[in-house]
Amino acid sequence: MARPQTFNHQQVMAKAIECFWLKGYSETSLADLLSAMNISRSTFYNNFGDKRQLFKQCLRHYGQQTQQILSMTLLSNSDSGFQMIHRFLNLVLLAPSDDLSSRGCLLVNTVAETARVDNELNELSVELINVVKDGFVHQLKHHFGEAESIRHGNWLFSQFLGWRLQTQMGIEKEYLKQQIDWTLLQLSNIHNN
Amino acid sequence: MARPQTFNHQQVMAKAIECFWLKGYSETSLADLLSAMNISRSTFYNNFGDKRQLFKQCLRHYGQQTQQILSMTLLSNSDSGFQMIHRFLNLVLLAPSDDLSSRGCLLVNTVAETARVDNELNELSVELINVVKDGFVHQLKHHFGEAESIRHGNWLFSQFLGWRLQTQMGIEKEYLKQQIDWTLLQLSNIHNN
DNA sequence: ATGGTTATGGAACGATCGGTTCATAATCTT
DNA sequence: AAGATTATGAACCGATCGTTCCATAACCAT
Repeated sequence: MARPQTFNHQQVMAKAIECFWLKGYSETSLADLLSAMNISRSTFYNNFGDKRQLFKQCLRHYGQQTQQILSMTLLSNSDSGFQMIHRFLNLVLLAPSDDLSSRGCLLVNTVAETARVDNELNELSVELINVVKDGFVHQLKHHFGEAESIRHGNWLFSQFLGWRLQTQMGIEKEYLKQQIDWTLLQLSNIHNN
Repeated sequence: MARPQTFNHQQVMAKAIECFWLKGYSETSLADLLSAMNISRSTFYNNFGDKRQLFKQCLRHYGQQTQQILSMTLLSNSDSGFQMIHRFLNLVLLAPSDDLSSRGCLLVNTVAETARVDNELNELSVELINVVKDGFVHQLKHHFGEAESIRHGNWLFSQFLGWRLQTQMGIEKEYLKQQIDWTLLQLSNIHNN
């Protein structure tokens, strides 16, 4: 019947995510997106609505990827909750290259960018990043009761947000590693007393 | 000789700080600034250079205020370093009204906003917020050696950044208080073992 | 070959942005 | 009253923003 799409929707959206990830929502111009996605202005609006709709799609897609990483590292085997959390933190904070980890987390960045400025995008990004917090809480239930897991999970999540900011401030990887190890050591010490 | 200035430079700049604090640098328009500062366009450019120069002035002024709070709470008397840090955290994170603390910290907000987008403003805000980190390290020297103070100070600073973000995500004050208390408890436990 | 669908490039839109210029009025000192 | 400095408002600038529209070309199935 018709001429088929010549671009890969997934690949093109991955390029868009990279844009938003690098420069944030409002600082990313349409020109930035078009050149990165390598499509024409018309094609953009025909297939992705507009900039705002595309961004929300990107946030959700990125959130799903985060969800998958969580599932992989947190729910895969019979390690202790501490070990699983430790693996997750190493994977997302230490494993990426310096260049990549300096971007931080798209969701955390968006939470900071949209606070008090864009309610809709802020609520969406907060909702999506909270799966990480819930993941922490869930894993800590291997070691603590319900109430304590929530308390310590929230605490760990605060620390996680701080690390996300620190990676953008050029903290040494070695320091970051020490902090992660020490934080989990504190939690396991509490558990053993 | 001449007509005197009808506005108070300090007061007007305080209004500007409030603008930038609420909406960030790039989302604050000149129209926002003018209406908040209650001066004309011409007066603005005659007295404050331009938007960017004004913002840098605001950052430095805000940084000085932070410095003063640090001096007051950290260097005032003969309490332990833990107590002084505890007082500082309570003052800047818990004491302000919900409306005010939801703004977070102008410097932390700016660090997040300008990362990978505006080197100059990012370096300036990083430099200014680091006085808090240095304050932590300095106080911990009451309890630890040089190397350990740096390690634990950096760790506490990461946590501090996370709390700053959390206050913008609507964390309950009660949870935040628990986290602060527990964090300092961990540090003092290390010290006692 | 025809018709339906998609991609493309370019022109143009209205709005907003930060910044400049200028003529005018207000307020001071001497 | 004269001169100096400051405040004001309005007009205007060039640039950029996201968005819409349109005519044209490419590609597919029947």
